[in-house]
Amino acid sequence: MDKRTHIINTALNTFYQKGIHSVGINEILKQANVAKKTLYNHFVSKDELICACLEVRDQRFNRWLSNQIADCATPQQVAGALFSAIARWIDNKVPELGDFNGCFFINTSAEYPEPDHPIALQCAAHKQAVLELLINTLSQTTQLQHQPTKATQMAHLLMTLKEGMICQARVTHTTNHYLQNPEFLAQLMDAQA
Amino acid sequence: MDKRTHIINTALNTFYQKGIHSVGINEILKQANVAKKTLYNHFVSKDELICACLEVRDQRFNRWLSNQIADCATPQQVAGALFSAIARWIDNKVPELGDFNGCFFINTSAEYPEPDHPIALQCAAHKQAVLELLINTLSQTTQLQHQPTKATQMAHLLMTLKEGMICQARVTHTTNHYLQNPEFLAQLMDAQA
DNA sequence: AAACAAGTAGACCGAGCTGTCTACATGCGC
DNA sequence: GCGCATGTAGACAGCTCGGTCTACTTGTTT
Repeated sequence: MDKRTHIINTALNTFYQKGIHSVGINEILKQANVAKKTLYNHFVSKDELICACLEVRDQRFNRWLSNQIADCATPQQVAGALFSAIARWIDNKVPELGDFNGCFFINTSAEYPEPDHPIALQCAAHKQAVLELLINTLSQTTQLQHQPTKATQMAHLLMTLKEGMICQARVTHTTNHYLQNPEFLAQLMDAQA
Repeated sequence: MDKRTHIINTALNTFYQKGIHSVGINEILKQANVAKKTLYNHFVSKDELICACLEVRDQRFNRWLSNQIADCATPQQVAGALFSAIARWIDNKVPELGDFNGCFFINTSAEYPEPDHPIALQCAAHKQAVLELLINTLSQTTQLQHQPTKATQMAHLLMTLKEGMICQARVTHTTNHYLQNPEFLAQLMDAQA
């Protein structure tokens, strides 16, 4: 396998589970069975490796989420698909996202408080991309295809709920089950539409 | 002033702004103008200092939030007071909580991924306390005082929205303004009641 | 005055970190 | 067969970290 990809996958996994600052380069080398020089042939620094991990995670997560909410005809269906997908992720039933440990981008951003740091910027960009995915998906439902303002408003609501759900699960190890109740969701969405 | 309190205040401020692992003991000593031995007379380790900071932050935050949503007669008012308070915090208009840098407990928890770590447990306990504050407050509104299930359900919704709002503000430096629109909130709450 | 608690200043230790460098092995194109 | 890119293994430098310890100062109690 491509060494570079192998290193990124190993690093992504370890960083996601243990955080960035807690994990040294040597630990990644050991887990990847790779020499230090090989790593530094592919990445000039730990920071660049982190950025590569964020990029891969971003692609992987967006592809997964995009599939989960595709082909939804109504906003209610989008919301239902979104929250049940997140719940499955929290419940460790989505192997491609790894053992749930919160949002990799929120976690990483918390370790890089300077807003202008490249890593922090990449985390913010991911969130923007997800929001746009939600807006686009909602805009393609029959109810909202000619109401871009409503679609944007609803996307923000879903986004905020999604972030909250993930953070709560990460910190308290609980899941907000109300967000998976179809009646609850119908009321929530009806109120907006 | 009490040295111990002074150290905690300085450490809390620095930890909140820059994260835990990024900040060394020496940096705190310098900012607090305190000798290393003094610090280690009051705290056996950095971890114990962190725990003390979490405790102070927990008290301070809960007292503040409790005041913000006290004396609300309806769930709508609770929601309105909650989100406008959070928005003010994000907007750096709440000096007692310091310059906004997300939720100290979520940030800190992200740096201690092991669920059984005392620090992680303390972060989780804080979230539980806030949830209970919301449940109690909602249970005292006229609409919900005899509907504990509804009150709990609504508290979970508000809690998830609050967490999401804070995380989004932390990562993307944007505020979900829809949550401050009274009509939006009324619809949201009506759907539940 | 003497004893003592509590503070300052900072050297120091052992450990861990990122990143460099040397020495050697392997496989592929020419 | 030879050159060269790419890999392994790991010592090493230079730094920072948490935490200990010594030496000295200050203020209070008895």
